[in-house]
Amino acid sequence: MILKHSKQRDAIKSFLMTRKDHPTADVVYTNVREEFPNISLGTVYRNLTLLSEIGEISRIRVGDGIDHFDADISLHYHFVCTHCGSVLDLNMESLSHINEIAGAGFDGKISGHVTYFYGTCPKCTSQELLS
Amino acid sequence: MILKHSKQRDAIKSFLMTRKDHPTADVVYTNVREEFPNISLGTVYRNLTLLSEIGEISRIRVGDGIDHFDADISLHYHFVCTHCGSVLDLNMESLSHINEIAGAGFDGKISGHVTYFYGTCPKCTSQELLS
DNA sequence: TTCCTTGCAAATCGTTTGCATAATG
DNA sequence: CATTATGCAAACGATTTGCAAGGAA
Repeated sequence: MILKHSKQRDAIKSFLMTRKDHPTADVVYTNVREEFPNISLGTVYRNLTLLSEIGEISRIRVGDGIDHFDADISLHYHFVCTHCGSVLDLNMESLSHINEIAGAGFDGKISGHVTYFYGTCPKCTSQELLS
Repeated sequence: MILKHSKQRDAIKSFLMTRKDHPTADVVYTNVREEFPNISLGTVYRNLTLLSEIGEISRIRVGDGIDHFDADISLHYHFVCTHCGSVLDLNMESLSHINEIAGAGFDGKISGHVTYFYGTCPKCTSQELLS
């Protein structure tokens, strides 16, 4: 499968790069439609899937049943606010040591882990103080 | 909301307790139907949701888009085989220290984390050696 | 001209829900 | 009797897919 250039795909990737809040496919669709009014949701999904398969973006699953996408493919962890649902980046060291912890008593091969944290985000925390 | 006893709910919980492989709702449905041929998928879902809300079972999400259920509610981690898709328990220490690592440079409140590991399970690992 | 990509709509799949009826306390 | 639980089927929401037409190499 040889990739051909597509303006829609470029627009999707470009939009994603302007955002650091991990938009869903639907949010991508709504925004890219400003530039390409005829783009279809199917095209958005196809390209988000393709881009994540070739490693240009990453697909994030944080347990809300909706996939989020991130143009930042550097290794980092995410935080999900249980109040407002927002997904934030965490600036923290790698946790690769937990792979060894998990592998210690395990006969198979551990090649990685998926981790995200949850709690109250800074914005919601400050609003709690007021009430 | 006061709970009333139900034979279907008992059967669902009992079935789940006999299994350590984290069945999906559909697997629960198929199996409980042997005892209750008229039980509906809706009832299975309603009870799995209810039981997990009252903390009698836990709902596991491991990124395959299908919910798995576990009657073992003790704190433990899961492993997902990227070859055969099976979900296994890991016998390992708690990773609660990673909450502090994550919270160090973060202004909100971290109340917990979700972690699962992936790789090749013991069964698939031994099959690899043969090929 | 080859064949990848698109737009559109229909289909899929896991899960939830409305409703009338049955079972529980 | 009051209320929760059930079975059934329809509805749902996110995502995928078939197909004919369009666009890139």
